[in-house]
Amino acid sequence: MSLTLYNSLTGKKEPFTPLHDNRVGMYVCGVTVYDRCHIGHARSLIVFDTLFRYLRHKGYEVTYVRNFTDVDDKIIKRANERGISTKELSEENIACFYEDTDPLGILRPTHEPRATEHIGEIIRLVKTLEEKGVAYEVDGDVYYAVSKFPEYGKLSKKNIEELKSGARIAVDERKKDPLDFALWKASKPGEPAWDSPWGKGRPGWHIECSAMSMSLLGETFDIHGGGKDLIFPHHENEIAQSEAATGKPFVRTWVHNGFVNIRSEKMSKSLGNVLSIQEILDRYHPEVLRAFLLSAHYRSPINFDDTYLESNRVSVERVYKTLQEVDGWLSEAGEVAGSDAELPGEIAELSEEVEAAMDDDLNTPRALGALYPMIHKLHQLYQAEKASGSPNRARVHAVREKVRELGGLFGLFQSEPGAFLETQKGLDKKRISLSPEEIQAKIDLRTAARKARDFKTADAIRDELASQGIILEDGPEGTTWRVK
RNA sequence: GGCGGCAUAGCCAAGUGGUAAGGCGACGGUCUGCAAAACCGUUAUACACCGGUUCGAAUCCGGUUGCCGCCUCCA
Repeated sequence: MSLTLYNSLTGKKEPFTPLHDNRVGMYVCGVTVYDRCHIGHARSLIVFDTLFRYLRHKGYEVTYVRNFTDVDDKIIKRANERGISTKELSEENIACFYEDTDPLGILRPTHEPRATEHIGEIIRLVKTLEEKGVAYEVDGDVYYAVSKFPEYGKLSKKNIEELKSGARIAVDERKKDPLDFALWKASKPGEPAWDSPWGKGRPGWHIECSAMSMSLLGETFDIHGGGKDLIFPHHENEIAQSEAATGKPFVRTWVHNGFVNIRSEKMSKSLGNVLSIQEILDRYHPEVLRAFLLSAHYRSPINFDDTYLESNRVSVERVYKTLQEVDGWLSEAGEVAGSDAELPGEIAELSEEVEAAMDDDLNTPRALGALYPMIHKLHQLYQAEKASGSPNRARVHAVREKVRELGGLFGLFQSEPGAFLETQKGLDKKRISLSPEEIQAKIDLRTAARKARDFKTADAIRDELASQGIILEDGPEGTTWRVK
């Protein structure tokens, strides 16, 4: 079986074949570090993290590059507002980036270049474009002449003439054409600046990705990804810059992820509904967020709503409850030898379905639709073996390991079950007003009442706690509680 | 206005020519003093609407309606 990916450039799903035998070069547009990460960033990060994981699972040797844009208008503006340097601001936000995203289980890319560390390559690339006659300088600014690149619009399927007539941007008089875009900007006083053939200046918006991707991955590489919104103009411009400079195809497969909407509305600063990763992680274990974001196909829009997160929480929690039970039983017998026991037929089929789904343009909802039932089957198998006179632990162990392996494709089910459940429980407890001591006192009262067979009192206490979102569970070893 | 996408059960979401995956919820059962949890089972004669192609369509074609995205910084 082989991987098929939807290529935004051709508009079709295509079998994926690397340019150089089994080595894959992948570049994904990262974040501009002027603010904290929101759930939209999380989606893109998780989608491409999943692609990275899957490519490696398929046996490819992947060079994954994800940049940090650490110099641009927004950063300069924000730094000025706060009275700090752009360097300080970006360092601070890069630290925040890891703080927000490390818990999500995002694997570190092979390279994480920053624009300011590649100014030399950027200048060389702009220089090349100027020498080839597709760029021109005006007062220390350098612009790309879009009319010199006949294929402009091939990614976004836009028509240059229509773009010109529909241009909504205030036309900069210095540009020869409204569509031309800045490769290099002359610095104003107080702005970060580097020496260049055109005087002191800084890179334009799009050039850094062309320069860094080509210097780390070569003039033509396999996969370039990012959010759908980057198709135009960012990626269109990257193609124009790169291909005009090298005369070679820039990227073979363009992969774009869809947006996250918030309660059916577009997430935007103006609507004030930007949802940070932190806000979600305050309430849910990161794996719940991962499960939610992978529950829709990466190219479709996904709608955020508390009920969807809650639904995924229940699913993931159930998986871990099963795993905890199974792991506990397996460990009773000490070390179980190997995991090479043959998988039951149903499990093997589901396992193949997971892979087939992932091969089909990373269809994570379909893949998860096979993984969840597999855990269900694991539980059934465990119960059957446990009840049998001569339990076959190796068989259960093999299935359990399969769940771990396949979960790893999504960054799910990799935690120690007890740790997951404790973490989620800890977050839940922050949402209620009663202290654990107060709850325990009520439970003790109720236990006494139950012993006296005064069920009326016992039920009243249970109802009272339930009204505050606390659910009691009477088990063989006493009563425990959880937050609804 | 241009380009593109979407419309599947109470909700989320796969399926893209062969007769509707999976998850959440709900309901029934086992268990329980009763619950909860867990487990077992049930839960779309049907895929926005109207035509057409076909032996056969949720799936292809045409049209209608509704929603959304991009065209401007944005994951």
